[in-house]
Amino acid sequence: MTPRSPRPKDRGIPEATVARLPVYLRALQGMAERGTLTVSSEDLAAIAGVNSAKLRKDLSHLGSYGTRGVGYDVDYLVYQISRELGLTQDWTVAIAGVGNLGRALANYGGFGTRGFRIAALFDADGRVVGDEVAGLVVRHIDTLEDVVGSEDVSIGVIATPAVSAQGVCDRFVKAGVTSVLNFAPVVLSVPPAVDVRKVDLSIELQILAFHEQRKADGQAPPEAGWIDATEKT
Amino acid sequence: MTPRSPRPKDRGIPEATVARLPVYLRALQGMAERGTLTVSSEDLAAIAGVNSAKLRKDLSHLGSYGTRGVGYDVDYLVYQISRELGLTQDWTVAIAGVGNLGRALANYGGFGTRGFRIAALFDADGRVVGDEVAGLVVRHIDTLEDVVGSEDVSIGVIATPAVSAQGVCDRFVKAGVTSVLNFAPVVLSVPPAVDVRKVDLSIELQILAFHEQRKADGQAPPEAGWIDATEKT
DNA sequence: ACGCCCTTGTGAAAGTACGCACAAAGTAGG
DNA sequence: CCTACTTTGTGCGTACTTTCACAAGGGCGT
Repeated sequence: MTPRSPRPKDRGIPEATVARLPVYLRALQGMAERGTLTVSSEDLAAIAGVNSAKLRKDLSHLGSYGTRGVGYDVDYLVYQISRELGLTQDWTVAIAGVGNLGRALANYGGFGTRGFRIAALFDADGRVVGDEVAGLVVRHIDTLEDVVGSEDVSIGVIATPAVSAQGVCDRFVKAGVTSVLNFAPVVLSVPPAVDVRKVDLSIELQILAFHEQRKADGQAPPEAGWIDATEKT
Repeated sequence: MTPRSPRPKDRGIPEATVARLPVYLRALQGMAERGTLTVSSEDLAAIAGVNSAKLRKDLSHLGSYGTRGVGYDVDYLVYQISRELGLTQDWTVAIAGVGNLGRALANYGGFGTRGFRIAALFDADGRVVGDEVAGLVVRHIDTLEDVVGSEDVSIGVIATPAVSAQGVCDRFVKAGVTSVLNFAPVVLSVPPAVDVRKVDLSIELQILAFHEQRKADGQAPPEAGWIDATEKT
């Protein structure tokens, strides 16, 4: 029995699957723009750079949206994935730290093909406060609590130097932010109810260096062929 | 028996471990600077935000560098991890695309606490070519092959618009680059001998949105406590 | 209507990763 | 030297992930 939740839906999409849905979504949106109506798991998997069985299993977690013998309806699948990812509603984002990186993020057009609205930019440096970046006036970090509260920000992006990151994070969390995207090279501590994702340039480089060294050591002759980058993430 | 490779070492470090080593390394370097001589797996794990058993198992893949009853020698461990990650030698990096992001990357000081040297910046836009960014003169993308060859670049960073990414990647690869760090929102195709890692802002945001929606739906009361962010990567 | 062919959805197997719990090994104090 | 205490290194059970392989389902031509 174990009556678990109000909804009958299982609601147990594996994390690994969630991480791939955005990739599928992007591929599908590209196809939709080019006027493609349906796509097979084989073709979509090739574009997304994954195994087709994995793709089918991933999609099966959302429901049975394919048609045997035909494939998947592109538009319908775009809608279903968007809905599952929560992109049918808008999320409000605030960015703390308007250095080179913060600027790059603010100007990142579309910001994930809609679904995300940048509500505010914060910085602690008085020389930057008041500047206009990406159509927004940079505010002082001390106004963070006010703005996050009034704008109902749910996602905080941390693009500050490492030393300030935890402090800014704490303020975000206290102000009500429940998801944090961290670009600073530090491990953040947050309450369990808050999600943190980390993007760290130097970690990525170091992982590449590891494999690079491997290749240099006992240079195993690479098997021939040219495969889709199964970008190890 | 199975005499496999020249070196007796097993040389089979799990990918998940490799991805965490840089985190440990950073924590250890911080401790070293602060003068800490030894550290227990418990303490280091807390700082790195992981389970201590996992930390010990990770480190055990490099060898037995701890002392029971005492812990790990900080300096020694820094050295061992650095060596394993291939940071005892310098890797040469080239960045393609000098927009906001490329600039941010070029100026990212230390570039992973040494070990990486930026040899060149490339851009296709004539208005940017010739500018000085982070102490380097931006070169035209058409000189990519020459520079990559003469400077012996092994890691290529792609910070171009999505449409140019695959083309630039192909040129990098043809010129001899064997690792690629891709910031463009596309899946790159490369030969099997080339490693690709992807950093994708909108994917990260979409994953956060998914969890955000979860929380909003059936708002499961979060259990109390304040834990270290086990930053899901 | 029928049967062929194509593609999905999924059971089961294989491969990874995680974390507990404890024996082994070392330190320190008497 | 012996005992008490600390911390590593790892065996083992569990959970998650990936991949294979194929039965079931659905369209399309005749």
